[in-house]
Amino acid sequence: MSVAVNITQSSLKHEVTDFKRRRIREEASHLFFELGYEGTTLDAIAQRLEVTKPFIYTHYANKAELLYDICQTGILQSLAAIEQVQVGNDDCATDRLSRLVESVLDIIFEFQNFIVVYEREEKNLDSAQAREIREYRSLFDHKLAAILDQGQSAGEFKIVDALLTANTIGGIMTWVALWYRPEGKRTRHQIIAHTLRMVMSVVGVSVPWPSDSIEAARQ
Amino acid sequence: MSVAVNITQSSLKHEVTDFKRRRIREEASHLFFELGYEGTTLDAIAQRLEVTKPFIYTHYANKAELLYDICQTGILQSLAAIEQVQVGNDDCATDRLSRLVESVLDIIFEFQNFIVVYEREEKNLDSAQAREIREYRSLFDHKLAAILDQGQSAGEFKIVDALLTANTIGGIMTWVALWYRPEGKRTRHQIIAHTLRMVMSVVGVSVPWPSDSIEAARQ
DNA sequence: CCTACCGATCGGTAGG
DNA sequence: CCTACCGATCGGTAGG
Repeated sequence: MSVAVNITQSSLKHEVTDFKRRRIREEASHLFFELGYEGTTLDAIAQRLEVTKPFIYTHYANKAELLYDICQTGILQSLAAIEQVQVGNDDCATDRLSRLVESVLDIIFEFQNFIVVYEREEKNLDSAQAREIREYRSLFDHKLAAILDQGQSAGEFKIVDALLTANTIGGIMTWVALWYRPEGKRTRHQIIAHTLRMVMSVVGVSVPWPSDSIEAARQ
Repeated sequence: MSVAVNITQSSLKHEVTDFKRRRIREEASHLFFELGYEGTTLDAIAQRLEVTKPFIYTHYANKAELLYDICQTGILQSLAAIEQVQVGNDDCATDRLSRLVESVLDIIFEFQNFIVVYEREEKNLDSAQAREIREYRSLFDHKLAAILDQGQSAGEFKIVDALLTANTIGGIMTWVALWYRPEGKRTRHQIIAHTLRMVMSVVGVSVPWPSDSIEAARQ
């Protein structure tokens, strides 16, 4: 579907390059997650890909740029999610917020390695790149605060400080990335339902018990 | 007041040794916080203390033990705080919880470096020490969940899952350590008041606006 | 408690 | 002549 419909020039070559970068980033994120950024050698990343180290240097200028690519992932996905949530003009802030929480938790489960590596290794980014990512995070908080303000104006939410509350909601969701283990006692569904309840409670919305009803109401 | 009243043998020598360890730990936590564990050399720590590297080795067996000492600090302080909160037998769960939040936030502001270093560098601990600290954290969550259960039974709180809610409360508080900067726009007082409000809301207690009244009610 | 020094390993790059 | 890649090795520095 894509070789014929190539918008960019040299499409196949570009796709292959993108694919290679994605694979490098993927394996690097696993090793950075397990061993840390400084504890992971480029040779180790190369070994897992069954290539040589100079191959990595043809796709990334250096180790720090690889880290930057990894650290961007979570916040870029989350910004896309919050923009997706805004499109429905006819629904209420409560629905938007609950859709956002579910989307972000999906991102957290899928890109957990990337998010945790960012939280741990931000100090290894060069300062300009670290600042850029921090600005994206601030942008996310402000967009979320705007949703909270909408809900406040509509009488759906009870909020004292929208920006600090947005920050806390981000923290509640990010916290899941920091402790979740697939082999743990809680299922993803349970964690999503619990997180939804926690987020709703900090904006003053009481979720009926059990929380499944909010999902039923949404769909 | 302490040389005469020495419970342990060779008190002064022991106190001096403790002081030296505390100073090493203090400077190390700053460097680990700024540069990361692997990015910090023992020579750099020694230089800030105006001693030589082998001096550090007379107080810590190796770099990992120094990290272990740092990583223990936050959770040991928090466990002490939660036990302190339990002593008043005559007060309600709401009071206990709000006292706990204020105590833990004091700890977070005082020992921010230690807590952040733990969150980032846990993977550099040897597995037995990492497990020990994780068990302390689990103990904290269970003690907090017990307070939540008390409040639930007394009709003060509305909670679905006490242990997951305790986990979230820990996350809300720890999140402060991960983003707070002294030069930031928010004062510590504002952050404490906001966090108190967030924590109370997840247990189903609505804090009147403004939140100062809960502090007035307590004292 | 210091001076002096080791065994090992890192990120990044040369020539072909 | 290029892009993509490999075998080998560099200078510099880490923990101990």
